[in-house]
Amino acid sequence: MGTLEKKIKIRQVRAAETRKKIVSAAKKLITKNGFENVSIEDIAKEADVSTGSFYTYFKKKEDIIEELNQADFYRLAEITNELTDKGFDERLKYYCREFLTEIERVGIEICRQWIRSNIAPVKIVISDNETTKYDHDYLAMRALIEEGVRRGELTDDVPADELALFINTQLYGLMVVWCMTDASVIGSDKTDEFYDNILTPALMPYKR
Amino acid sequence: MGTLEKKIKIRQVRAAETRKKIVSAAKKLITKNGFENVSIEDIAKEADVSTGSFYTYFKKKEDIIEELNQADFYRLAEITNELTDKGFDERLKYYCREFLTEIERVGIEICRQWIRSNIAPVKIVISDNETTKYDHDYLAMRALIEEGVRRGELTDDVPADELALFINTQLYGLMVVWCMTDASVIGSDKTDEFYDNILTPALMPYKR
DNA sequence: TTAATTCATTGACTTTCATTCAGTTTTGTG
DNA sequence: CACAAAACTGAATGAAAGTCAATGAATTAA
Repeated sequence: MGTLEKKIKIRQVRAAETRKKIVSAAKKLITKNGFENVSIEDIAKEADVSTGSFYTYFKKKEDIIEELNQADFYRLAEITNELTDKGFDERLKYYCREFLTEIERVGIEICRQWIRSNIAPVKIVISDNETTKYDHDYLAMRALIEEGVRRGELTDDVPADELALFINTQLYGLMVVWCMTDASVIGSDKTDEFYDNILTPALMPYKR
Repeated sequence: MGTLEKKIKIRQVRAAETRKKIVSAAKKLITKNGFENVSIEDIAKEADVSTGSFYTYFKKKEDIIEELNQADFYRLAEITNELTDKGFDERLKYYCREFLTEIERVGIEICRQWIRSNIAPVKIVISDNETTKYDHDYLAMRALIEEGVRRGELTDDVPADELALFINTQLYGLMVVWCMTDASVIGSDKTDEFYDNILTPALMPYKR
């Protein structure tokens, strides 16, 4: 019945609202001041809730970071593999571009904290599988390369292992250098430069 | 006079010994348990000094990290540029190999903490110049490439900017992926694989 | 409707830990 | 020796993460 459904929702809706208030307060403060310089109390005050309330929704302070970039950060690989009508080059370029666009969108402070949290092997859950983001990205990239071989776009002797490692470490490297320097190494222009000047020549020997 | 010199030294030597005791205690504990899981008190106890003594030698807890990999971490570029009798390929290979060997020698836990500390732009002093490690590495790599052009080993149209960025981000990326996964991506074998399968083809178009 | 139950919320409390500092000991100098 | 300077000590401080018993609003069962 309508009344029943509505009643059930009151608690859920309020809880969802509280959670959202906490997330946006955290995002606002962390983006502005950096993770280390924001206390739970700051977040709670900004969100107009108590510190204890924070812990209803997050087990540890760090956990808020997972929330803040959860969005598409882990869906990248899947999206790329869905581009079945496109060729290898296009899918690869799309992957690189999306990776870099995504971290830019997330913002440098949250990105920094993400690295800090993940620099020690941390298990995450992606579609019910326990894995690390890196392993996930690595396997996705391997799949992309192997698909290229299967379709006859790349030679059989392509070193898929090293190539997947190379492309992913390159992207992670750009992310880290960005965080370390604040320099503009991840814009759209930069992606294209990287793709055209470096990646294309590196792949040349393995093109059919 | 001998006595004077000796007396002056007692203090200096003792201070140096205390400092050393602190550094090795810190290294031992951090390598074993990770930076976050080691308190100043732990380090002080292990070194057999007081907590206050730690602060005679280090301003902040983090500062111990700088000490722990200070050794050759920042001298790499200079060393490479001194190999003037070698060709571009050899110097580049040497650079990559040394970079990865160095971080392996330093150890994964200290490496992790180094990234955590440096992920936000931090100024360090290298031969009286205030800079960041990354900028330093970047400029060194550019110099190496430009030297290659000057000697006629590389074509004039080599995109030195992107190439320097690419090689360094690759190395930083490997460091980060190593820390994230604990996987063996930085051994000597891996360096050679990376150099032969990826770097060599990528450079091909710019070879004379 | 009323009583029982669930659960988000609160904020004071506990704990841990980096950092400081007033006082003590050791070393150097005239 | 007497005084100064540096090294050292460990208890005290303060900040911040995380806990928990109590509260009361929402929900369910009777």
